Amino acid sequence: VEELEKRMRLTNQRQVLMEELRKVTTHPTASELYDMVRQRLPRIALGTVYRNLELLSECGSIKKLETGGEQKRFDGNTDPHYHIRCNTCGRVDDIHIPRLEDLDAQAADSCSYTILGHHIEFSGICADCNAVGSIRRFF
Amino acid sequence: VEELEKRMRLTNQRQVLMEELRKVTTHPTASELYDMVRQRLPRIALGTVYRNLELLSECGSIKKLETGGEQKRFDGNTDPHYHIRCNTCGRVDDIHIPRLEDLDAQAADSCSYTILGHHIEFSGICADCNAVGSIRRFF
DNA sequence: CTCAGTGCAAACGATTTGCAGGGCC
DNA sequence: GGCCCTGCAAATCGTTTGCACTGAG
Repeated sequence: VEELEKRMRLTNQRQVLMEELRKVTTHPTASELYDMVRQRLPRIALGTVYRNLELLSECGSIKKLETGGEQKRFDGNTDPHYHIRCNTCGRVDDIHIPRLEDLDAQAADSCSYTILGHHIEFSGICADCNAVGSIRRFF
Repeated sequence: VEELEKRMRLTNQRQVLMEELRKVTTHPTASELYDMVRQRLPRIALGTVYRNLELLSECGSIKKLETGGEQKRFDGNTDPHYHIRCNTCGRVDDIHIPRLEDLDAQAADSCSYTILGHHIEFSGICADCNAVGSIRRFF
């Protein structure tokens, strides 16, 4: 990790990528981010986006989310926090409940792993999809 | 779901698939399951495995895990419980700590979603990978 | 006879990678 | 000048799907 950061350059592509990711709290996928970044860097390649998201998350500047779902999502907020995913549209939002500090210790006692951390993912139906559901039921 | 079950047949492929999945607690991926099942049904197709894992999880006979990682994993144990994933080798084990019953209510209060449930995934290094690490360090 | 289920192979979507420039240190 | 980084395109990997065929009710 230290090796990595030492040799890594802060290129314009990386700068813009991080700026765009930190602008939002929507935990975009790689291709969503690609679309966002392309408005400022029209010639950037999708491969570059993938490469840099990987590198930036390896050196801790951003976070790759371990959420279920088909596509990986990224988070500019590296403070530990929990998420909720909409079962209908797949969007991911932050959940603002206090972090459960003692969970890791509990887990350590109950298995033979070295515990590194935990993540809680709630699932549900977001307000937008609920609204659409109501409309569907109404008609 | 009821519609589904009504018309679904318990074919030999499905039977064997569920039996093999319930034999283990390793939360195999589709292709791992394919290898397991093929020892008893050598002519089964990978597509059939995918199709049936999907159907069986839709009708609640098995569970599709919402874990991070590249491949989807399946669980023959449908009781709600938490998991831990090894950061090094990717294996997933059960974590035997009590379910946090009040989490969903907490989440409901703090966002506008309809909460359906939650899942906790720990991450760590499994005993096997720790051992390999020690050997590496030793030599 | 119908219709769900199958094996097979092709298609697909997300991600990764090889390569030939291009530019910073 | 070396080495990291990029754009581009092709390759890869997991998963899904179209199709023709089989088999149980």
